Amino acid sequence: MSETTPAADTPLRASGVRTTWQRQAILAALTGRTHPMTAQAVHSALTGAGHRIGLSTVYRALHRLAEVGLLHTFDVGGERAYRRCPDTPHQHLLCDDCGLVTECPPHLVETWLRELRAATGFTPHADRIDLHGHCATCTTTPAT
Amino acid sequence: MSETTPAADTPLRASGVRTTWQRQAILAALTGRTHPMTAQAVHSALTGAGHRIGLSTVYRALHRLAEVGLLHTFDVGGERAYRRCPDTPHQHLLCDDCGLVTECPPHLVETWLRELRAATGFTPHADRIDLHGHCATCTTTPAT
DNA sequence: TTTGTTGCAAAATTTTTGCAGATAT
DNA sequence: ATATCTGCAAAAATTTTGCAACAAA
Repeated sequence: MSETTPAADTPLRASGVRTTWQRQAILAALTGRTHPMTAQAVHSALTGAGHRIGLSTVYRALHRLAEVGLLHTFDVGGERAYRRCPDTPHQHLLCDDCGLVTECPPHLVETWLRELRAATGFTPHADRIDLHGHCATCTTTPAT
Repeated sequence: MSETTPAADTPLRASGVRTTWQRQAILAALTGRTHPMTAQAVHSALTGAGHRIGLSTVYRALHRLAEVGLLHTFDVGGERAYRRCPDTPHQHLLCDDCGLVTECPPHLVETWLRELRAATGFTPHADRIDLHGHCATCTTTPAT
């Protein structure tokens, strides 16, 4: 099984949490996905795929994985949703139409954040910046 | 009672919702406050102040007031919180330490948003931008 | 071994909903 | 007069927790 998901194991070990198939499965389900998923969504995705996993395990695992920085959390319609994000600092561009989350190239932001800090005294987490709007697709294609 | 909260009536009428003392009280409780409040917090604030109001009324009113643009919603530790924001477009600076929400002067952002749009195709809602970080106070004063 | 995790079911929270009566326009 | 809103209580939905068995280190 080390051939099929070679990458899902490494980040777990590197983060100092125990490697369980449940966490690997959760991470795998989230990896490569652009839209964040709620705990319930992850759970049904896994059980639907034939995995036997408890709902509370999903809740706890997501919580833990977010804690160690492997996942980022989002507010999607009042529910907490999770997404596997790049390990480098970045900004989130949230599409309010389709829920797509993309990243903003950091170099575009750095200068601005410096100005912002100088002007307001507010120290931004370069990593926790969420911009709501409409993604390129939804901007050109009038949404449903 | 019409003397004490003269301003809370106007925005309600202007927004096309019915003016009830409950909504006025909710709006008044939120007005001038920098930290967003959850439905439960608003409810206890009101009942604590001697008002008799149902919890579901608070939920429904907050929902409605946010719908018509009188309130903005935030995700505070997984719960939905509301805040009375300026009626002009602005950005939110969220302090992860103390929960303070301040606004970012729009002129600081406009140029950057234009660049961002050109570079990514993403059209930001100038009004729905949340920057997490630490406010000026918490930056200088090491938080608890 | 020893410590961290899982699963299940129960509990705690938060939020929504039905409906009769009250209220704003 | 009439469409909207409130209050109450019940229901729904989401998330957390206790604890014994289990698995990773």
